[in-house]
Amino acid sequence: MPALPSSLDSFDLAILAILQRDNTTPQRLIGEAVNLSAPAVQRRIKRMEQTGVIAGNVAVVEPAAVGQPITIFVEVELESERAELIDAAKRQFSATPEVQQCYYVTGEADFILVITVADMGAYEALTRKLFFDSNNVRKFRTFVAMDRVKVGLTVPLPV
Amino acid sequence: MPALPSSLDSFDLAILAILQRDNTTPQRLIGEAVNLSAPAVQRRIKRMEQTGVIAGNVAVVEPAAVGQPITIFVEVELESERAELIDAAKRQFSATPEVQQCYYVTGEADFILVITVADMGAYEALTRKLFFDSNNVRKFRTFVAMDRVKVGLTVPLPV
DNA sequence: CTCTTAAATGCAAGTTTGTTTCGTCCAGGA
DNA sequence: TCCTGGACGAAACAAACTTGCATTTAAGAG
Repeated sequence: MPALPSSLDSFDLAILAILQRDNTTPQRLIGEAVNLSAPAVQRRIKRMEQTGVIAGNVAVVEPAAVGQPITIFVEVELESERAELIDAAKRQFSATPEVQQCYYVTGEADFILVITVADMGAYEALTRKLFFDSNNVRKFRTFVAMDRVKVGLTVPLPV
Repeated sequence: MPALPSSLDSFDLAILAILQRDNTTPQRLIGEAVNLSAPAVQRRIKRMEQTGVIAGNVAVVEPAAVGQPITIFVEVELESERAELIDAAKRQFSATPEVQQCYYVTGEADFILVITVADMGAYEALTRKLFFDSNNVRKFRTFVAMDRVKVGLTVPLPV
């Protein structure tokens, strides 16, 4: 449960900008970049982690390097949009490791999935499990990524 | 330029699994988890960073906490698919901070974008800049995320 | 205008973590 | 068998993180 309203000043934003690029940057260097001492930087980072501004610290793995070179987008349209069935779908997608990202959306689809697989065979098997075996998926549209032009979770920061 | 063929053994994969969840985990703890000494863990991490298996180390920022609560998907269809125009589009999308992710895809669209903005007004302005002012966008379809059900860059790792 | 208070800072000490060195242990090839 | 390359662990070393404390800053009350 994120604490949203928190007041982030320009120091916090400058720190976030650095950590979003490389969270292994030493606090000493961050301090030099934003004109604060290392302890001050550390206290601000800790506070942002505790309040949920920083949701996590992760290594980004190159999918192709671990044998999962295929990225696929899927628009999923459900038969019924009963809340209970929506939630069931959310739970199933969340629990599926190949589903890297899942969004519940407005518009001509109900869900958009980002899927990572080793090959099209694996995707075919996954569609069977996620879509055909479900009796609540009306249809789905597949887009295979030819180029991961820009990938990341970087959030644009105000001024 | 990622070096793909590299041979990752089960130690490497176990280390990656941990770092994908939390890259602040001390090497000592990682070592205990995978039955290796801290220096061994450190050498493997360094090697994977150098070979591109680990593409980066980043803090994940909660968009709502920094005033960017709206996530939007856009399917973009171009007028012309001349290579030169495709590349121009890739460059423009890459250079736009609000475009968090951009994929060049097969299927009924040419690009899929993941966009992060503060409000719909900002999105409207962005569409003007990216789509209407371009004379190579035939049409685009917008999906507004109501729920970021699952978000991340976690890659499923082989056994 | 001064005083008080709460919050944030910098410095310095202490602790943990990351890094290097070095000797040892396999495994493969001559 | 001998040699060589690669990876390992233990220990020493260096760097980074963390904490305690006195000081500064800013805002509000008197």
